[in-house]
Amino acid sequence: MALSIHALILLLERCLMNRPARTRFAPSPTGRMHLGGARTALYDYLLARQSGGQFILRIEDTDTRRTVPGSEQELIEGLRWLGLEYDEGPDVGGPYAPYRQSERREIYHHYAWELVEKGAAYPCFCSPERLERVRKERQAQKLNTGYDGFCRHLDPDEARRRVRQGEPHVIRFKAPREGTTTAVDLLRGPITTPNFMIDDYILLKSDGLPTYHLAAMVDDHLMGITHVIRGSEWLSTFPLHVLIVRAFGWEEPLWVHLSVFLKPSGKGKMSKRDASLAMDSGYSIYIGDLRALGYVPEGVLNWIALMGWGVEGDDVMTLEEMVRRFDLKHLNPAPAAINFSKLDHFSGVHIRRLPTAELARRLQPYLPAADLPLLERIVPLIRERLITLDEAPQWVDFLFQDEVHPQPGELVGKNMSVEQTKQVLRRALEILESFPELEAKAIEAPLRALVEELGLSAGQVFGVLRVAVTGKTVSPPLMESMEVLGRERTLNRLRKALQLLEAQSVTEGA
RNA sequence: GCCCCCAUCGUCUAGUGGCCCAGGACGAAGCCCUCUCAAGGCUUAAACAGGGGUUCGAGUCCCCUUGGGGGCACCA
Repeated sequence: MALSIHALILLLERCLMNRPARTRFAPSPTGRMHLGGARTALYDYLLARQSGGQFILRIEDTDTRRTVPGSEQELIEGLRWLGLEYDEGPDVGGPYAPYRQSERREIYHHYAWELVEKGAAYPCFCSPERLERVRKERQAQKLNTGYDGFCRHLDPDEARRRVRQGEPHVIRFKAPREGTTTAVDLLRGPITTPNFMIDDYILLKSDGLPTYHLAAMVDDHLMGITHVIRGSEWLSTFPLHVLIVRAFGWEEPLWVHLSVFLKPSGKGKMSKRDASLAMDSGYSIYIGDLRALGYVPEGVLNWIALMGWGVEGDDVMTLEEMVRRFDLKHLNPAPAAINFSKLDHFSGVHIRRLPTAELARRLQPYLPAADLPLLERIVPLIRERLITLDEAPQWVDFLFQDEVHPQPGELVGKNMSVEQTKQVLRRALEILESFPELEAKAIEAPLRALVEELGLSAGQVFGVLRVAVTGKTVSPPLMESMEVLGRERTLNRLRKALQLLEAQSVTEGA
């Protein structure tokens, strides 16, 4: 082979890679927006932005039976939440509107017949029943289950007459029977298929709507799409699509087929069952759920970006950094297993990177009892402890409760007697009462002196106070927690804890 | 069954014939820091699926095997 794959790709690049890319995310509104779709959309977005081109949302709703109401809205909300702003789309319009395929019927009809005129397609009158019968027969004979070509050689004028008379029909692509077709995928290089393997696929259904094969090729051409990024499930019909584009005499876009996502075990693709299994462990493959679970979009984006895209160096990136660094050549054609613990990692990293005011703003829905200024005081206490935003309440709920209810057993520190514990509380009370307000920096030194004084460890003393003030053994840093809680409530809780222990000893004594 | 695609630590990956006794990240283990939990720092274990070629030299190129994935609709 004189031309290596790399040389070939380099050649393609020279033609297409340096000019502004027009990309499209073209989902069908048949279900929920998931990881796979989001990643495709992300790569589309990245390519468009880094080349100064456009990113388009196109709804492929040509299957009226499978269309699920509301899923287009979920798609749009998902893209917005992720920050993947599109330049053209059904709700924002654009120079190539409409962007919903169900509203472009006439266009497909026109192009289907253009292919018929050119002799590259033909009307087919076979009933679904006959098709089914033929398929079964061929299956029994272990032949390929493709269309048998019954209507392929009908007299064109005769066929046209039958169509005019209103006979139900579809339009099929007249795939060549001889020779081979070579289609070039950017990640895999040339893929050559013998043409007899390519079926006479249906382009226009009997309901007048196109199949994907026609609709996507027509729209990609009409809308000036330069790079088609789609799932690898299209690899098997890839030669067909190339053939269709060539039959029209159009310029081919650059093709990129992305691998599928596998279940976390790496064994098999995600199924509905696996999806609900993920839910049970607090994760999800659906964008809407991830948002509800409190993940930040930056984390989700970073996570999905790196499933199939390898970077050298720092792999923590914002959307802007990804735009700068994205490179189609570094995409991996191999299937990737979903790794939710990595999602946790990226979510935590991006939460920590958010400016205080921004984190406070995002936390607001989760802590409705707090206003923004309070939230900004809370953020430093919990920032590096959050994996998801919805974990915030469990860290700082003690700030919003009238009183806490420590377990007496937890109040008494490790290797400490009840008497020692009471002593800690009594002395801490004395010390803190002398402060007009509890400032973390100011109260730390005296409390540490108390540790010395009582001959206990810091862990023991602060542990007692922690449980008394927050009601639990795990909390944000003690001094800071007291500061935000405020002097009065802190002192009250210490007194309450003391009373609790005294009541206990009375009971025990009696 | 037929066709197509893919193959580096458990997982995501770097690697485009010598820079690799294979680098990073997540996870795991250990240590440090430390008022708990985190965060942070340091360290460790952990991979080129197998077999043939090509080449002075192969994780990198070719072939086979194996394994995984996708597809075989008037769905996308």
